[in-house]
Amino acid sequence: MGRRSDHSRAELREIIIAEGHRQMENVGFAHFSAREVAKRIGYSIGTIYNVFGSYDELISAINGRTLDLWRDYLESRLEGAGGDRLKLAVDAYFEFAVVHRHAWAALYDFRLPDDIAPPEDYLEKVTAIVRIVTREVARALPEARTAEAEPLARSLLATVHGHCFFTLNGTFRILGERDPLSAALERVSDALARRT
Amino acid sequence: MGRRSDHSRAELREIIIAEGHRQMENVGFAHFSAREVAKRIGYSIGTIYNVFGSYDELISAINGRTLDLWRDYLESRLEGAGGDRLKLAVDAYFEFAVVHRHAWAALYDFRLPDDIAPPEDYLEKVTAIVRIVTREVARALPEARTAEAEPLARSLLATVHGHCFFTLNGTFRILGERDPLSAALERVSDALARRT
DNA sequence: TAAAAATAATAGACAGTGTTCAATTTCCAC
DNA sequence: GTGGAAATTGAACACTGTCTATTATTTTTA
Repeated sequence: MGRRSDHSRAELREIIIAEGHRQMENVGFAHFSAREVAKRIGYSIGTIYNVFGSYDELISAINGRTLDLWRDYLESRLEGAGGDRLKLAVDAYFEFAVVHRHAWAALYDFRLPDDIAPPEDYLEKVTAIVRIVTREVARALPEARTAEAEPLARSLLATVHGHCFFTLNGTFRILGERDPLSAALERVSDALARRT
Repeated sequence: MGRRSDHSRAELREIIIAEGHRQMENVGFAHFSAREVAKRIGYSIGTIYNVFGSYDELISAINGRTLDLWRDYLESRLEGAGGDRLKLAVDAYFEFAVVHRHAWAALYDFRLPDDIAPPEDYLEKVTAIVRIVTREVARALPEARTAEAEPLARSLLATVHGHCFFTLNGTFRILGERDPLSAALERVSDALARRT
């Protein structure tokens, strides 16, 4: 068969990412298959390679979708909220990871070869999430410490990530940790309470 | 061919783990191949399955080896050290991860199916490392807070892990973080300085 | 010592995977 | 209509993990 032209390249790209993301949510990175995605949307494997060029770019696009959803979820949970917004952000971080555990894990299971840089728009999606956290950290910090917001946001992101990761990968279960979220929140408040 | 009897099962197991670990260090989890390991030690793929039963158990054994080395490295760096031993432990944590980056990453890249528990001796190896950290946290804590040592050690492990992970997976490079180790150490000292 | 049992090791078959690419069909503009 | 551009295919390739019947060697037993 040849050109069906049911879809423009852009439309098809969207269809593949949508189905790819669905697959990633269902089976996880280890069992993800580009062939399976092709089969499900009624295209052949060759088409996926025509559109994305490589497996790595396909995964990057799917992970990019996950980042978009994550950012949107963070923003929606924070929208118009008062009180302890930073706690809310940490809650939302955990919630998203738990609900979309496979897709979330794929963000970290997948690594590009060392000599290949991530796509530009992927970087932008990562920094978009970090900007949200930085904004909230700046809000929570006394004015005298506003300058710390950026590095502190990065560090707290890593801190919360560590707790979230150990929750989902089973490490905390092995160690008998019952309330990882509270532990993460304690580390956050420790950093905010820091006397400089 | 049949029985060559060059090695007992136990010896062969050791040979496979050693070569497997070497491969893991070199190519990383994504490109690891049980067949390649078999080829390198001059055995056929079937033998590996006879010895380990499955791919998952092979990887668990290799990761177990990594945990052993990690524990030994931690202990050797701490042995007889005075001063800020907790800082030393965090340094050693990072150092090991950086030097053995592929093998270290494999500890987290690999996850057993949800319904299958890790081998008993793997759990013991994990807890052995946590015991070391717990001991050092207890030492660093004022006596009145000794009871906190266990949960705090878990939380600080997650904290340091997050920083280490973001360092090695490139997230911190994207975000412009230049000194992740110092950031991790700050979070640790924040937690120790906590007023309860 | 001869037969039986246990152990060690093999290699091929199977069903998957990512990747490539020449061939094919369809659409659109002229 | 016709030519060229765009879209799509599917077979071929070199891998992967997994399973299992078969074979060769040792060790044990009788």
